[in-house]
Amino acid sequence: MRVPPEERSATAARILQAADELIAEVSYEGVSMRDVAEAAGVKKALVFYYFNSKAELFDRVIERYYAAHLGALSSSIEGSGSVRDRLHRVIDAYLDFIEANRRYPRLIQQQVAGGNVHLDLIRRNLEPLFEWVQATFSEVAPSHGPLAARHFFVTFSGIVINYYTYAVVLGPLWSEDPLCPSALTDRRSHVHWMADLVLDGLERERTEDSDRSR
Amino acid sequence: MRVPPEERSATAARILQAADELIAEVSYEGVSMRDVAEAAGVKKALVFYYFNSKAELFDRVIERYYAAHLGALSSSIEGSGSVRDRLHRVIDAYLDFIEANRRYPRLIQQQVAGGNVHLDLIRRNLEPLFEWVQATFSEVAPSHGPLAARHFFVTFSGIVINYYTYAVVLGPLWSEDPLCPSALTDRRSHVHWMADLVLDGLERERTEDSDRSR
DNA sequence: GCAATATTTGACCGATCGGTCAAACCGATT
DNA sequence: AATCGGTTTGACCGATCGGTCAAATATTGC
Repeated sequence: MRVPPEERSATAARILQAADELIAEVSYEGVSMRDVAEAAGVKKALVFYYFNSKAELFDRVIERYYAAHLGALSSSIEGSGSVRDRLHRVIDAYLDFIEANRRYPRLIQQQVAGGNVHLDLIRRNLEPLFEWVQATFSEVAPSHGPLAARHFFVTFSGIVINYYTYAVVLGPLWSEDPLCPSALTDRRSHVHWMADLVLDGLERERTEDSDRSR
Repeated sequence: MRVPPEERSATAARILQAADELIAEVSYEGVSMRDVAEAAGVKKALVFYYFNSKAELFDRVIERYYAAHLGALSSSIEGSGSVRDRLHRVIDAYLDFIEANRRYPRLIQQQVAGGNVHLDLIRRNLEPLFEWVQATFSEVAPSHGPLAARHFFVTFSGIVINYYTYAVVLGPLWSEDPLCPSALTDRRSHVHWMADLVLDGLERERTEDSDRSR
């Protein structure tokens, strides 16, 4: 396996980080290689020396995030326990990862909503989490209809990730900085509250169903 | 009040629609005026004849969406009734609007996650809905903490809008096209189920609180 | 010390970008 | 037929885009 440029050279790492910040701040098309070079305190040609093209640099940025994302979630995904325990654990892991990688929500939303150039890369990233939700919720949710597992995947993805992207826009309207520590713990509690609510609701659906079939 | 170009000329309307489709498909920076002209079957200079600059054309695209969005929601927002009725009504109006404007979710997610060039435009668009949620939930939710109204604004925004953006990415992984009519009615039921769940949950929180204080 | 190797730079390339403008074109009006 | 206002076009502009390359500069191994 070949070693990526940012692990060989500290300069390459600085370039990658500059690209990371700029892309998350604007967008892939909105950032030029000159911007990246300038932000990294380096001449443009050097960027091409380490990363051969703009697409390659960009790929390294999101591939690194995706790998980190999967790594952060894998341990919490593989664990055992009740559905409730497992769900809370994955939510915590997801929130931990986002708070340690503040630019991730913007990046992934750009990917999903923007030009579908790297569509299968995003899909490969979301697939394990999707499969996990599918498998986990199959124990407590019907296999099809409005309460099927895949709806809860989208629902919880939205609940978790949208807070961070909307925070930038809506922050000024709020009484408090949405990204300050106390607000973030509030948000975390909110998501967990929603999770318990859904699991309780699904349980109620099941008992009502069995009552009705009796 | 001045008449916008697309209401004076059918050609201008075609150009605007082409810009609409391309921007939603890719992104503002990712689309050139030549692309727009070609998609509209027109020479580039004509685009500048009707819309004086790329920024102006782009502004017309999103302004039109925002106006339509507010128009579609205003009647459901202004109505009266129980909190539950009002919430279900606004959700239905939001979903109706999205299904009539399929490119809207991608556009708004691009705006929120992308370069914050038009940040206050987005804010003006989201503000009325945010204020409405704030006012409506104040009757049933605590004024601060994890169950404050603003958390439910973000939560429901995410639940409603994320489905459509994720659908494009995750569709191939699903057993069914996420945007086919039956899947959309399932999703609508899912959102309404979540709404009832939240309102019931908040009611339970309130009675537990008053029990505890007794 | 020198030579080989890796890093960094400035100058340059063709293509494309957003934008301008004068001229051609068009259907009415007289 | 002449003309006139709105429409459409082709040619062109300077700036910037992603990308290349040879030369200059550090760094390493001997």
